[in-house]
Amino acid sequence: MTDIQSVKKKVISINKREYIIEAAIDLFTEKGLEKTKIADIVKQANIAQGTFYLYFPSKLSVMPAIAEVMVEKIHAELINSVNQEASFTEQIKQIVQTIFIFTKKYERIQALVYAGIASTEHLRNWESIYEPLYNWVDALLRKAAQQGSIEAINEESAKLLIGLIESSAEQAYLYDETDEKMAQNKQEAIIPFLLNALEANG
Amino acid sequence: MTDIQSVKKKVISINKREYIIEAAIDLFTEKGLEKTKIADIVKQANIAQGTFYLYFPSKLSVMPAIAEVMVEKIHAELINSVNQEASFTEQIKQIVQTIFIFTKKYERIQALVYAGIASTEHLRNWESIYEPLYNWVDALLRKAAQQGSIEAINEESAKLLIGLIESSAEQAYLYDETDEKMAQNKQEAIIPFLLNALEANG
Amino acid sequence: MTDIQSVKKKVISINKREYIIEAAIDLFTEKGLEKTKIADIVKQANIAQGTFYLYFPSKLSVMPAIAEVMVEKIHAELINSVNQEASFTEQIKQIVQTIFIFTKKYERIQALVYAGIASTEHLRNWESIYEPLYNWVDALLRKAAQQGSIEAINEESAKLLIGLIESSAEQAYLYDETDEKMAQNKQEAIIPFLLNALEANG
Amino acid sequence: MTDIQSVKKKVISINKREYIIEAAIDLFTEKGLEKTKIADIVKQANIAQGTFYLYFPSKLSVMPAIAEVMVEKIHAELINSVNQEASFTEQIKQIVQTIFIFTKKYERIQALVYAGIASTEHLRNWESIYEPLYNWVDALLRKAAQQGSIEAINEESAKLLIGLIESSAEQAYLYDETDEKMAQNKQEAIIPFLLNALEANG
DNA sequence: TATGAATGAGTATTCATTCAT
DNA sequence: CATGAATGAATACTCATTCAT
Repeated sequence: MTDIQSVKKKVISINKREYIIEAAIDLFTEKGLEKTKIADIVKQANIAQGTFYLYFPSKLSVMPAIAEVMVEKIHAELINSVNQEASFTEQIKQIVQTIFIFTKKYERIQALVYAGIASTEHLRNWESIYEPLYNWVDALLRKAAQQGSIEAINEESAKLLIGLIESSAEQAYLYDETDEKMAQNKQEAIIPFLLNALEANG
Repeated sequence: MTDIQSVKKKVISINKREYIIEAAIDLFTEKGLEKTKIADIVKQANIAQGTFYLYFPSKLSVMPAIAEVMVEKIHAELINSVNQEASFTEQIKQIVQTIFIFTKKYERIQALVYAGIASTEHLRNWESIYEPLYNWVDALLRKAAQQGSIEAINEESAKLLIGLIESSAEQAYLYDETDEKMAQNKQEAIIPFLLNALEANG
Repeated sequence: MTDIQSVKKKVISINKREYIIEAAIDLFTEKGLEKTKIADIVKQANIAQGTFYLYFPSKLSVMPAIAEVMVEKIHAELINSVNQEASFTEQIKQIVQTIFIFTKKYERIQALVYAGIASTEHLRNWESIYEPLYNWVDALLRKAAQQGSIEAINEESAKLLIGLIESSAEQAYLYDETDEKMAQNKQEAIIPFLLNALEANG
Repeated sequence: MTDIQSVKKKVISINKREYIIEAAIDLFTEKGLEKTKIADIVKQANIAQGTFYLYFPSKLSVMPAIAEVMVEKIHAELINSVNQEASFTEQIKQIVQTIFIFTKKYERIQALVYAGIASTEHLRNWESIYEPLYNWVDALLRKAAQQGSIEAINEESAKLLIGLIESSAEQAYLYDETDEKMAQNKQEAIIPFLLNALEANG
């Protein structure tokens, strides 16, 4: 086999893997974990039943890949939405808004990832998947601390911040009746709560 | 049928339902959702296979009932652990500790409830299940505000508080490698974060 | 127990039995034999699950009762529709029409009775159920033979006549696409076929 | 995949489907519809449990396929038993006898086909299944009419003829006590009835 | 008679996984 | 690498029947 063919094949394969992940995200979101069959996934991914097993050993083993993709997505959105030159308060607002929008868009996936985790012993490496996101927020906070915009920072701060916003967004979109005005209220309530928590200065 | 007989019957039925829920909590906790068979549940609940279906239409449909029970449990634990006479700071510590302990104890179930919820349309009334818990915290905060222990309170505060602590506890026990020292760190990190957020005084 | 009470009870019971039969006819017709559960029948009949077994030992054992009712119905319709004073040719027309209308009205029941028979060893006494109907037709034919309207009569003639008409009506309503004009054609085709078969004279 | 391979695969699949149908006919005949389990069918067909569902979605859905096969069988038997050179009267006798023998042989299946059909919406195309049989009889009648053996023919005649004989045979074997002498009587009664109906000439 | 909750044996059906092509 | 028909163990679920009230 020539190198070019080899490369082409590799490319094709990567696509298949991605198709599977995308299909799984769609279907898990739509029908839930339990009710999504491998048969559904391969159908949606437009591949053969057996091909699935060339990429993943089981249905749940797709979960870490999904988690990775989700974190990448939100990370990218944050990088894109948060203005590094803006004031810290402004940045927090942007983060909150971005996470709310994201949570709304991918509604159930978040909880589904929990589900996947709960159903398997597979992954405790969850935190390592979240790592880049935490690092990004951590850097943001450290910079703000250096500039005197906030006081108290430690290695948990970033995680608390993310956790707080996500949990509020989930309440807004997953469980409540979710009228948009209420979601807005929740967003607005978080900001001062967070700024206080971080002892932000004007 | 006499009234007494009628009452007795009703009682028996309620018991059966509760037996099922308790059995499901036990088994889901122990073996996970997937590996728990209806056969296991009815055996543990000491009822016939068919009887299960008189109370629940499927395995997943037990989830909302479990969620309710879980909230009742944590509510009870909080009432039991939080000293109404203690200082606000002390109370927050007690709340955090209680939630961490609870999350550790019911590790798996917690995430399974998410799973169950996420896998079904069963409940958007999740918030109504959480209601009593929120109300309890809300009352606590209002009292503290009246006494001048904290400043900023609104109707979201209780939810943010619970959400923050739960999300941190979940990170500690569901995703991380979970050595107990790290969990301790997380608990300690939350306290000042929270107290600041609420603008607690001294 | 007084006589009056006894009578009243008896009346009530007869009603229940009839409710069951009527419910079974409805449901068998609507959903088929296999898919109709005893639970469905008792629900439709507005009686308790256990009560069914006071009247019938099994689902299929309702079949003979249904058959009986159906034969009574068609018998009554024939008595009502056939003019004893009319010419024989006219009478045949009336019989054919009545059976077609009846088959249309009770569409699938006919075939369902077959089904019931096929699924059980219960009843070979089918013929005895049909007996009054056959006798009625037989008498009609004998009278016509006496009057010289037809020639050949034997003890099978009535059965052949009924069987022929029913089979044609079933073709019309059970299996074909069943436009009414075609059904009309079938009816018209039978008359001369039958009259010839019986060697009817003008 | 080469053409030959493709063909082979197709052949294998068709065989499996046919094995299922044959097994179902055998078992339904032997044990009845209710008592025949899918497990029995797959065992007899020598395939795996799951394979059944690749070809049929349920037990009842085999019925139309069985009906088709049954019509093919009776058609084949008629072609085989009726002497094209014999007199029309002789041919009618052969037809009657063949149908009686066939009905006796497949006693149960006959009614089961009704049952299957009646229990489902599967086929209104029953007539199209019967089509080849009707055509064959129709051709026979037309030839007889051309030769002057009978008078009245129209497009319903074949259906009436088949319906009449079948209904009589069913009476003989499905419902009556079925002693063979009585069955013989019924056969003999049909012949002149039919010949008259068709205005057969000596 | 009438009830209807409880039963649990019995079975249809599912679906992850394999493997010959 | 890719396929998808075939597999069959595993299980959810059904439903006729019972029986204490």
